[in-house]
Amino acid sequence: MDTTVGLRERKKAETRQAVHEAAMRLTVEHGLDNVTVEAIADAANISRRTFSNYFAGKEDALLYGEQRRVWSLVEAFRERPAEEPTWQALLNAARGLYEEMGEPNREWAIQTRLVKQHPSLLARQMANHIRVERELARAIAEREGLEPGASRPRVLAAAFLMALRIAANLWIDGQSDESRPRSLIELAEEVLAEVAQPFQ
Amino acid sequence: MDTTVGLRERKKAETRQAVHEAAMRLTVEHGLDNVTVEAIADAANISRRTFSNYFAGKEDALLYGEQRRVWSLVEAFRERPAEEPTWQALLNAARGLYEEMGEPNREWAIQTRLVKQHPSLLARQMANHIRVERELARAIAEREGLEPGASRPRVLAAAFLMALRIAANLWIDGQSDESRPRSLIELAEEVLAEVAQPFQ
DNA sequence: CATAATATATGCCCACTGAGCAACTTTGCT
DNA sequence: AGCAAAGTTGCTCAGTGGGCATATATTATG
Repeated sequence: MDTTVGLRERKKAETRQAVHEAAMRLTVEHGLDNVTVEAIADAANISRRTFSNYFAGKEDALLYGEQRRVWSLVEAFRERPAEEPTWQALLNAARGLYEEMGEPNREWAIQTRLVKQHPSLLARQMANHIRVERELARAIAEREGLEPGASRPRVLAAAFLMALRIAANLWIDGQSDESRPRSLIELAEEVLAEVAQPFQ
Repeated sequence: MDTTVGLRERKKAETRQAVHEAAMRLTVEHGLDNVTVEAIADAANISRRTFSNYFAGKEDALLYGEQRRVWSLVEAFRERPAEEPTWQALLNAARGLYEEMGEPNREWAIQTRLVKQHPSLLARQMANHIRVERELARAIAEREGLEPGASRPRVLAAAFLMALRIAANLWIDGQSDESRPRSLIELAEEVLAEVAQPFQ
């Protein structure tokens, strides 16, 4: 009764996670192009056919972590108190999530780097990004009581996610060649502030 | 001697265009999922194998028009006089291009609508988008004499393209259900102005 | 102009992929 | 326990991208 998630759900989540991890490991090891769906399925102890039931392709399996992260951001935003101005709520959602997760771990960094390099990953990631953007725009529209067709929610959503994306890129770029790389949150705050300022 | 482009180049361009048009026609007619690469190749009088020499997949063939449009925007920006402030130069590049091309034609509209609907198209388009964004950021960095790692060029480039993307979406949405749809340039100016303002 | 050098088109091939279908297994509910 | 629902798997097939070799077209050179 009380079990919010039954065994079924839990197992599915586990499998999904296992497939994701297998994909990560194999990709880091051999490069995405040299990893077949079959190999990932094997490593996760499921059949190739079942892989398809979980992910539409190896890219999706790889990006599963990233995707969860971004969606949780939308969720966090939805839970911000209604009194906060929208932009502040967005900022605070990001800050809250950062506090929870801390500076990016290995997997986070590896994923981001992989995505920057491999075109097919980049494509899938951006497609996800857009879906999240739409959802975030919807959330903003609801919070501000605007019609879903209005431009403001779309602009805010896009600008916010854009800033985070740029911060992540700056962070990755800084990781490799700088002597003292800056923290992700520091970069994010900077870019977010830059975005919120008028252009000229 | 004077031929800036030889016969070879010209033929290639023609073929590319023909393939693109075939892809558009067949997709509008049957839907992307019911069109094979082979069918497109046939319609364009080339072999399936040759198709691969021109495009990485049917999506790319379909988005060829869009891609040219966006790249020409970067080019237009590069040609703006150096005295203009960067953001102004971006605005003027967009305005110039709009004057050249006028209100979107059928193909433009159809493409945009297709992309909004079909996930795989959306993915490819966004991947292109990112490549353009990088290039635009580079152009901005050059113009302003900033290091390529700076955040400002990336923010400007992303914000600008983001605004155009949102405007295009608003335009498409408006086409279908509004009584008096607004012009693309009008929407673009509005969104660009909104982006350039401080958020709260 | 002839011929060499180079770029392009094509055919053949193969490994990989996504997905429909049907059997089979596991889980959830009563 | 027993039945319904959901999940897994193997089989199969059309579609795809790309390597390789060959034929053909274009361009450069003597």
